[in-house]
Amino acid sequence: MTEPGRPPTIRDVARVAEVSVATASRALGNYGRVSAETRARVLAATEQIGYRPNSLARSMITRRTNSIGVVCADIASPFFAGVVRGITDEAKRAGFDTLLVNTDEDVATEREAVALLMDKRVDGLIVSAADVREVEHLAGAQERGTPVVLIDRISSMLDADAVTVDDVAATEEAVRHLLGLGHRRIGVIAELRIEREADWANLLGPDLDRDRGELNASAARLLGYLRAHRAAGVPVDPSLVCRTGSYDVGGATEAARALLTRTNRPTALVTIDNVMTVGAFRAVRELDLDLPGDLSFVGFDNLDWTTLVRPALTLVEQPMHEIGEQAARRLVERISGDDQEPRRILLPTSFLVRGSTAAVES
Amino acid sequence: MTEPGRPPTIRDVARVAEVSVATASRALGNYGRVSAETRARVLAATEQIGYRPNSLARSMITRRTNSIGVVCADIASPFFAGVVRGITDEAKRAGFDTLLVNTDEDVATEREAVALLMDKRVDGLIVSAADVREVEHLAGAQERGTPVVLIDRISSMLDADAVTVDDVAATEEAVRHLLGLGHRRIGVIAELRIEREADWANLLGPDLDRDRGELNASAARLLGYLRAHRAAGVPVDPSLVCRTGSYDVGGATEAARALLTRTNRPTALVTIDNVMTVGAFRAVRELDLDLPGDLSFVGFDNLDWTTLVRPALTLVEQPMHEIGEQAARRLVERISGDDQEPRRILLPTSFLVRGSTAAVES
DNA sequence: CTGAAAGCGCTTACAG
DNA sequence: CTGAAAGCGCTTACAG
Repeated sequence: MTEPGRPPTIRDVARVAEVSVATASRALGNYGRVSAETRARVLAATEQIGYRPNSLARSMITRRTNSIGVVCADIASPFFAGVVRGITDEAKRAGFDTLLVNTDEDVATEREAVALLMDKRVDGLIVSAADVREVEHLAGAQERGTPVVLIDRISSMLDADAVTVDDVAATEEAVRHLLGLGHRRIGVIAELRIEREADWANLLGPDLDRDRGELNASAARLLGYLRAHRAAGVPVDPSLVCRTGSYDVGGATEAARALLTRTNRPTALVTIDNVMTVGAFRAVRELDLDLPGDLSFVGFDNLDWTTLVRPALTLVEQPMHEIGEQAARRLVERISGDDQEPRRILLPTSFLVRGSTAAVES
Repeated sequence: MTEPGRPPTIRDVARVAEVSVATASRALGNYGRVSAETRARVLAATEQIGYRPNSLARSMITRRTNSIGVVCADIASPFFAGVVRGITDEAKRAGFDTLLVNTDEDVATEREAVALLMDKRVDGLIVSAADVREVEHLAGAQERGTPVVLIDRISSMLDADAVTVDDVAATEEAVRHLLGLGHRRIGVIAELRIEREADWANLLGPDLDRDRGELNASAARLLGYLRAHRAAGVPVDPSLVCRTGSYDVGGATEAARALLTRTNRPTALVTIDNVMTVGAFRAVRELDLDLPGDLSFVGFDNLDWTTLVRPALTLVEQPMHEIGEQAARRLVERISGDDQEPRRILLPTSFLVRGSTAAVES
């Protein structure tokens, strides 16, 4: 149809339809009054020359790009992969596309990523904050008019919507299950990133009823562990609460190995996310422990493989896809002008009892 | 620093630095001649008012957005999640960011996605084509000057770079291993999407030496299976070559179940991607078959869980991250003006012998 | 080395 | 209902 090297512009449409550029624009954008007949001519011309609006030019004026930025720790992790799928599904439905960035939990990287996304003029941001205390760059984005929705973590230092699961309830239920089976020594493998030593000490302290707002997912899940013990009147042995040396499978394996080879080892083990689950399970394999005979085991995240091992793993399931959908939905509402109080959306987890947990042998 | 609701523009920089907008632009873009002193003033002004260029405006003129579009089947699948991570890593390194779209292997969705990405003026496209025969939209993108790099699949109908593993060699090696162990009845669970019946028949036909160009990954892997048999002088029983009813775990489970419960069942089973592996392995579990006693099993893709089951799975490993990196690297080269002949980059797979395969019992 | 001016491709008050 | 004109925030020949 059109030979000129460059794609047709709205001027070409106007010329072919024999109207002004302004009218062509209105006809295409269903904006202002345009007669039906004129609109038809413009549409025909558009069709004829294969015109597609240059979204860059449009965005310059409308100050809307119809794209959102997603800042996550690592798209290769099954959790974020699932969440991001939910985000893109919902975003697409609402007419947005998605810019993706990984941070590997590094705040400096995150800061840079946010700056870049702002430069690209994304209409909103969904982020799993690397550090729930270092969020000025996110506050900055909000001030510039770019809404932010947090996922997986909540920050008390940021006035933003957040979509997470009910982390406290999740592990509380898991541990209650184990306590109900008679377990009294329950180990837990958690990740390192509780930012300050003081918070760590504090977490194990007396104040179990505090709001979870200031806690990252990992700490909140630990809190559930503690509350379940208190509710059952069972004292917690702090030495059973393990922090991994690094946030990866290897770190979790080491921590679990140490825990499971000590004297007076726990009769049950709980993990707090899918990376820890893989790591801890690896230690179980290495030590050739029998589940649930030697040890009861509770995993996190309902991934395919957890039903392929024998016995199948009892675990906490997070609705990954839905976390993403809800986050995207909330963000789109914000972009559309919603300015109610920020909401914390706590999605429920499911506790799936399978074969890896059993009553303690007496 | 700046109070006006809107972010500062280059005009603000120019005013503060007491130069013209043109000079400010040149100083910031290291374009043309600017005196050191002037540049310093401009940089200082930029710093002072917190100026960040509006990339939209810049892109309008330069016709470069520094972003690439990634069109994959499903980011929630471990394979694509790994590949996309590789893409984003390499893209970021080169100064590009990444727009992500899922197609669920639907060509119509893919077409729309490509159109949208073109509207956003991405500088290039990386795509796992849903149908290697329906690629006019990709050819269209190329004609408009937007380079395309294929991943995971090669299309003989498109003159584009492609990054895949050596699919033929991958399964050829796996099957040779099994043949070497004395297996003579080797089942294979492949996916459905071989577009035409004729191709299917043809695949099992005599022409094993044809170029793999016209084949999707699935078919190419089947070809390796066939060639290994021929090389060993072992006839292929076509009834051992199974197509799943649908491309998902359930379909694979059904197919494997049927294969493993028939009379004269195979003594070994090979799968051709990670979805098929999960599905087939599920059938193995259901039937409570002993590996490798009752059956030798070869999986695909080296995911964490494959060493957590007992026995650990012998499998074909794909360098997922590297596939992504190479694709992004190639694309960036194209964007930078490289116009050599399209290259097909075949990355090697690794065959990892673990516990799920053993010599056939005689 | 620097500035005035045109222009990228649109949208949107403002008149008519 | 329609058009002429301004302008979004930049870059880039073109003069000087």
